[in-house]
Amino acid sequence: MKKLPRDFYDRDTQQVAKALLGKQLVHQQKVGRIVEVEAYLGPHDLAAHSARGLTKRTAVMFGPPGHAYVYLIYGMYHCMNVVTEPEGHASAVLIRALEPLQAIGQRTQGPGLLCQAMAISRAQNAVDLVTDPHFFIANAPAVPSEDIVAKPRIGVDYAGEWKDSPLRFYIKGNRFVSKR
DNA sequence: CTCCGGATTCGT
DNA sequence: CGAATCCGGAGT
Repeated sequence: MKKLPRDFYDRDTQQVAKALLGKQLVHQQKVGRIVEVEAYLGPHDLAAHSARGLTKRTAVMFGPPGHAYVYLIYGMYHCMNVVTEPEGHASAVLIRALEPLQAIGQRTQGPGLLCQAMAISRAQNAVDLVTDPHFFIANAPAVPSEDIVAKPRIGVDYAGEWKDSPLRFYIKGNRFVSKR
């Protein structure tokens, strides 16, 4: 099982988002195949947390690529992202759903549920996925572009002209994708 | 310090 | 459709 290198994350966020489909998210002994993601492009993207500028919470997004950005949402769930593009770009990819592969005993469709199933919380915020021994993303065959569907992101109606941008990507026909 | 609302999920 | 539940960010 080979970890994705820094270079993988250090490029255009939409490219990283699509390339992450099919890869394996690993935390401790748990493994899940990434089947759904969303791209958050940077401060100009009104759906992105970094659109509010550099704050204590969003500092990770402004940092180097390959780090995890984990935050608490609605007081009860966590969402996990991977930081992309060179330091200073403040972009990231949200992991939205996994296909359970190993040691996962709970549902993994939806960003909150997958963090619960993978035991990911704010304790993992800012962890470097390129160097951490227990929390990383492992390489796996790429999903062919004809099997990738692009749709508007979920739950970002507040994002004005950005709310309908097709920045959600998932594997066509995969039963673990969070919504239809 | 107070107030508001959220990259969700579940139950009614 | 509304509740649950709590922290970050903005405003006083």
